[in-house]
This record gives sequence, structure tokens and C-alpha cells, in this order.
Amino acid sequence: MTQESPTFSPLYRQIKTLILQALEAGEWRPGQAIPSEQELAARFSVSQGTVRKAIDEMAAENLLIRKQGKGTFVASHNDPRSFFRFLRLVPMDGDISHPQSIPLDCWKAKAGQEASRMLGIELGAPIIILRRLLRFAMKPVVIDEIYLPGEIFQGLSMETLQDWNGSLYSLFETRFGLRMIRAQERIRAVGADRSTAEALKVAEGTPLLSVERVTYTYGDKPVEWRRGLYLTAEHFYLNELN
Amino acid sequence: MTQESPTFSPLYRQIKTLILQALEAGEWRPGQAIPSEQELAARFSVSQGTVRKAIDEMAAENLLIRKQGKGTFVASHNDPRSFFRFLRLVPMDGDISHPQSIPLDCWKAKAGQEASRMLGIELGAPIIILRRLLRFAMKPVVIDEIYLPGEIFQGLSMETLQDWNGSLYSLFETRFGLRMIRAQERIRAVGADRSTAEALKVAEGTPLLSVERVTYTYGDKPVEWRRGLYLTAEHFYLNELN
DNA sequence: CAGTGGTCTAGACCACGGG
DNA sequence: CCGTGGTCTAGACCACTGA
Repeated sequence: MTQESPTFSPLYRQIKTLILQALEAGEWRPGQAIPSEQELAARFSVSQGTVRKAIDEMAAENLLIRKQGKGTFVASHNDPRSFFRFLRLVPMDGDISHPQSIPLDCWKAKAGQEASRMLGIELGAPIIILRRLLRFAMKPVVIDEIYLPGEIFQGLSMETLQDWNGSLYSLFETRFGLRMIRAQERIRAVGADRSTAEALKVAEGTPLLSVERVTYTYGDKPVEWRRGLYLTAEHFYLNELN
Repeated sequence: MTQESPTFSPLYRQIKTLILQALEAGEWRPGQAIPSEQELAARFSVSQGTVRKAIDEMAAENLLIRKQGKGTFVASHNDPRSFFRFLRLVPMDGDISHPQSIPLDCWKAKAGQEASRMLGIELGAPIIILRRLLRFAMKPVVIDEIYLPGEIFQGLSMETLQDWNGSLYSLFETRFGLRMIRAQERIRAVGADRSTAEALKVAEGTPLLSVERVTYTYGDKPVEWRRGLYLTAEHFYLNELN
């Protein structure tokens, strides 16, 4: 296995790319085990250590999950442990209850300036807009407005949403085969407008966290753009800096 | 080198602890190179691979910085590349100019309820409170109120601050030998009070980001508590989720 | 017990930086 | 040219899981 590429790429990265492609092609489903390190080493004709390093990186990126004695598994949003992976909102009193998601509305539209830029799709391309409320301990805390490319999310409707009682991303994964890999959030402070204030049961103008999120699937492809308005009277957005 | 501890700890973690202790003891200063992997392997009587794995973890935690062909270096806040390590505020128009830090006030006080809890010190213990303004392109954007344990920061005054033209953490590192390792931020939306509004030149009640940060040094010891009020009219707080 | 990931070693060679 | 970190290998053994 010699290296002769002009821009040098170590073997374990090439292996990583191969595993990534298999993952992307759906060779193994989320939650399932991938082949053992020995098997993969044989398949790619490299040593186990090289496969190991490739998997190490992918585990660090939350694409795979290692379980000693059992195997290596494809990460899944169905896993309850990854519920709070993208939701950083924490009650101030330390209560860790799961929020309840209440779909408010769901309709088809055409991508405007902003949506087309954020989602990397044509201006006027079909999109689906979804509004929902998040309640912690029965109290309304978050209003989300979610923009999805219509091409990928064909058939998404209020019925689909109401029948589902897991996280939104686990729905996307199970129902549309879409795996959310990473996201980027832009946070600002804004005042509640009329309708938001009503939905969150606060006074108009109440300071809220505006959290704009773009979520990416494989190949850094954006597949979701959402704007959340967070009421931070009894909750805060927790961020760890390393 | 046999393993006989009741709760198993792999060799490379023990090595990591030893390197950490050397780091903490100041055996190598920030910015300086630590001994080569071979030297450390000889010193601890393990193979180079084991040292490597220890260093790998520490590099992932931003404690050390690897530079191929040159060596491994102690991370430093003097390094311009780590300037934005803890500051996630980004101009909306993509301008990456460094902010200007203007100390407003600095006085001694005694730790109240909140400060003593956040800093892990006795109620009534001496603290230093520091207020400062951050300007991006001459516009006031952030007001910080910073609480520091007096015992560690003896001699910190307005003069010290005015003479320094680097980041606050690089001052702490150089002047007080304190290295900030990690931090935790709690973010909420609040309305600007009277004095804040004046300092930021906005109307009273303008929604602002309240960013409370606790910063830790070695051994997860909290050594700074600060509250920043961010004006997000032309900036946003950027967060990457993996 | 067998099979998985996790650790540790020793040695060879490569890429990079700087004298 | 040397010394550094970076890669790759092969093999041994350990820790954990589940049948």
C-alpha cells in the first residue's frame, strides 16, 4: 500500500472515506453494528490498527459508537442518549425532564431568498414549513419554525408528526433515511413579537433567545434550517467551551 | 508495568496524569516545547506509542499543541490562534476584526452568595471585580463584569489592565501563571438595564444576550466568573454542534 | 467459552521543519 | 542532514459482553 497521491492522504483517512461511503450508501442501518475491526481490516487489506484509527476519528465525530465487548455501531438519533445532542436548553433548577413536542402547523411553500441560501436549493424550489411548540413540564418554552427541502421530505404532514412520539431527528432518520451529522447555531437576543408572545404566554417584547440552526447531513449538505425562539425565564442555553 | 489497581486505569492515562502534573507544576512554560515523545517514553519507561496516546488526548483537550517536524508545545493564550477560543461572538457581515478591550473599573470586594458559590470560595473571601467594554470596529458590543478570587489575583489593578494590550486570559497566564483550560457558559436573553443601555448606546430594555461564564484551570478549579451582556444587533453568538 | 473492542509493544518508514 | 511528530504493521495480551 504505497502513498503516491500528490496531496498526501494517510491510509487511515482513505479507509475512513470508504467506511463513510458504505455508511452513506446505507450498507449498515443506524443502530446496527458494523463489521468487526478484523473483518474490515481484511476487507480493505490493511492492518487492524489502521482501521482502528479510522473508526476512532468517526467515533469522535459521533458517526459511530464503540461498545467494548459488543462491537461498533452506527450512531442513531433513535438512541435516547443522543436526544440532547443538539438541544442545549437546560432548566435552571436542574430538572432533566424531556420536553414535549407539539406540532402547530405544517404547510408547503416555495423557497424564498433566505431559505434557498440556507438550504442550498433553488429560489422557488418546494419547501415544507413546520411550526411547533416545545413544552417543559407543561410550560411552553420554545417556538420553532422549521424549513425543510420538499424534495427530500416528500409526504411529511401533520399526520406524520402527530403519530410520532420521538424526537424530530429520529423521525427524519426513520421515515426519510436522513441522518443529521452536525449543526451550526447563530444565537441572538430579540424581543417577542405579537404571535410568539401569545404562544409562549408572555408579554410582547419579552427578551427571547433567537437560535437559528442549519443542520447538515453527509457531505456537509444542509437539509434543515430552523429558527427557534427560546424563553429563558426558567431555562438557559448551556455551552461547554474547550 | 503491571495493572493492579482496583478500578482499572490504562497505562497511557497514568502517563497522561504524570504529564499533567509536570505541566501543572510549571516544568514547562506555556508556548515552550515539552520533551520529545522518545524522551518522555524513556523517562516513564513505556513505549513511544503509549506516550503518543497520552499526548493525543491532551492535544484533543487543547492542553498541548502538536507541530509536525518541530515538537509538542504547551498551549498558551498568548498564541493569537487561541484568541477566539472562548469568544464566540461573530460580526454578521463576516468581518473578523479583533475587538478592543477597554477596562472601565476595577475594585476589591468580598464574595457574596453567588460569587462564592461560582468560584468555590468562602463567603466574604476577598475578590476583585472588573468591568470592561469590548468594541468591534469602534462600536461598543459587550459589557463584561468579571469576578476573580482575590487570593490568586493579588495586585491586579487598573494600571495592570491598561498596560496590557493582549487578551485578558493571556494577561492572567503571563502575569499570574494561571492557565484557563475550559469554560462553561449559560446563556439567556435579558433586557438592557439603565447603565448597560448607556454603555452600549442603546435604548433601555433592548434585548441582550446574557452570557454567564465560569472558567476553570487545572483540576477543574473555577478561577473566574463573569457575566457578559452582548449586543446582538450586528453580531451573533456562533456555536458548532457535533 | 469465543468474539468484540482496548491496550501495549517494537520496529520500520514517511512527512515536515530547520540548520 | 538530523530530529521531530505521523503512519503503518504484526503480534501479544487485557477487559468486557453474552451465549
